[in-house]
Amino acid sequence: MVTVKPAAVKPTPTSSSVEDYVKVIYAFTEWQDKPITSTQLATRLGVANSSVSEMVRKLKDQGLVDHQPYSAVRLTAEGQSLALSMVRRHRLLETYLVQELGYSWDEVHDEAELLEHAVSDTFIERMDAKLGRPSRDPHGDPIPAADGSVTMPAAHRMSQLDPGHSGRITRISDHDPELLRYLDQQRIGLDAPIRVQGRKPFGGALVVRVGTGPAARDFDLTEEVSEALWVSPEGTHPGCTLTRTTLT
Amino acid sequence: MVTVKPAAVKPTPTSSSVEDYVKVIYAFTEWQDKPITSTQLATRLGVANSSVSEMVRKLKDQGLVDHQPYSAVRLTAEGQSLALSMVRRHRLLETYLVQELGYSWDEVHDEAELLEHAVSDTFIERMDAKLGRPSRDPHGDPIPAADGSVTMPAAHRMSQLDPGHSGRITRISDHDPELLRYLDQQRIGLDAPIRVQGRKPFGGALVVRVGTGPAARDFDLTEEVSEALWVSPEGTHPGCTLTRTTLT
DNA sequence: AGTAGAAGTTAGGCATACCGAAACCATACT
DNA sequence: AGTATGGTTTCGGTATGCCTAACTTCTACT
Repeated sequence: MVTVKPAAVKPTPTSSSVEDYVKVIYAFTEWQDKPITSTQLATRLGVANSSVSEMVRKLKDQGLVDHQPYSAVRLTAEGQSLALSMVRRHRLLETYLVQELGYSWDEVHDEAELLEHAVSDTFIERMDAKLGRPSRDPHGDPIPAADGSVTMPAAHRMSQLDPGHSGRITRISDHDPELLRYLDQQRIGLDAPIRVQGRKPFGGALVVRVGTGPAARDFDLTEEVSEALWVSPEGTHPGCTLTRTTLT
Repeated sequence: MVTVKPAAVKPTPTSSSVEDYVKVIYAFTEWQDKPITSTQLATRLGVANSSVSEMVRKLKDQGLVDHQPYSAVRLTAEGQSLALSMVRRHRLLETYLVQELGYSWDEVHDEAELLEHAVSDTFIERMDAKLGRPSRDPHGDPIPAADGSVTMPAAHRMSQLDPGHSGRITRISDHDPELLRYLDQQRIGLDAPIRVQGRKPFGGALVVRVGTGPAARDFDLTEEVSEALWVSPEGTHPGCTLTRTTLT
């Protein structure tokens, strides 16, 4: 009798550059499904266009992306799976730094960016266990499970909300530490109840009320700020609705 | 009035290879003061001799080592300082992994090896604080302070002890995880009281008694094991005597 | 002192990942 | 349809850090 081994889980050693490319491609698609272009990739990675062309060719050779010359870049299932594991690493690390080492949420991004390439799977697993298998990070971003499944909260960019809409802040972009410090100061945090009051004329600030009852406060938010905040309608809360699973 | 700025603390970005070379050079000298040769360096780093020649030239250009062709390699004060900061990182990480993430002492070395190049100074500082500024790691190796000062325990290799000597185990080489698991199994750990009973003839095993009173147990230790264990005479214990400070 | 073999260095190459400049393609506008 | 414009790729080149193979220097033994 012949026993068939499960297809060897090819542990292709991926360089940290490859990991970064794949992660950025994924991140671009996470909240709306448009493939990313070379130039956008180059901008986000801070490299020259030519470097992207070259690297994309390598990624394609490794089966991580689909790409036709002069068109946008898309992750394959394999690429998606690698990306999800990097996102998982990043977000678990951010959560860990905040909860266990007293980092503030504006400090964690860069540190996690470096660590995610260095830690072992064992480290990730121990961290995950110690944190109690959290489902979202300090900025509200969902943490993919070890099997690659993600639960996306049903959220909309605050900047796209019509006056009258209300809900809770479920996600805050972590790309600008400045902004995070500002929000901290104003005590605008994750899960804060929020309601869009109106919009100042001529593309002006978005007026929102944070909190309820007597503790409510009104803010004029610039486009930059309201772009960075995501709101879920009351009730659907901590993260439900869409569950998307990616095969490995 | 002119204010003189302190000489800018040149934050030369050192690559992880440079860090590894410097660390290995330092480690070789830590317990006895002989400079390391190219071939020894190559062996410990797992690279070809030619790679070492090349890299040593670069290290010399950067002022991290002194080196004359065909002779041994020595750290400069600057190199020593970099090495100490890497050793500090490594040992703090090992301690952290054991105490906070439940690693066993045979698992930590490789993980720390990777992390030490990735974590920030901030991370190190937070870890150090959380651990209560420990002075030695899980294997008994002294952890250099942030200012580069190290307190070396007055210890001798067990393999070089004469029968009749007694003391406590203060350091256990962490280079062989196998060996660490063996010692764990035999419940031979850090700070265990120990006494050399004798030596089997013809370069045979070293016979030692671990523990005292009724709990004492005798072991035959091979050269390999007794080489890896360091013993301090009773009394001088956890780490005192030699304090060596290196200027930054 | 002479020389063999070990130890160390130099020379030429490879892989990764980046760059700027030049060539190329696609689209959108007249 | 014809072309300008901008996005994309290709082409040489750079820097690191590693390799093997060939060569040089040192050392220790006869």
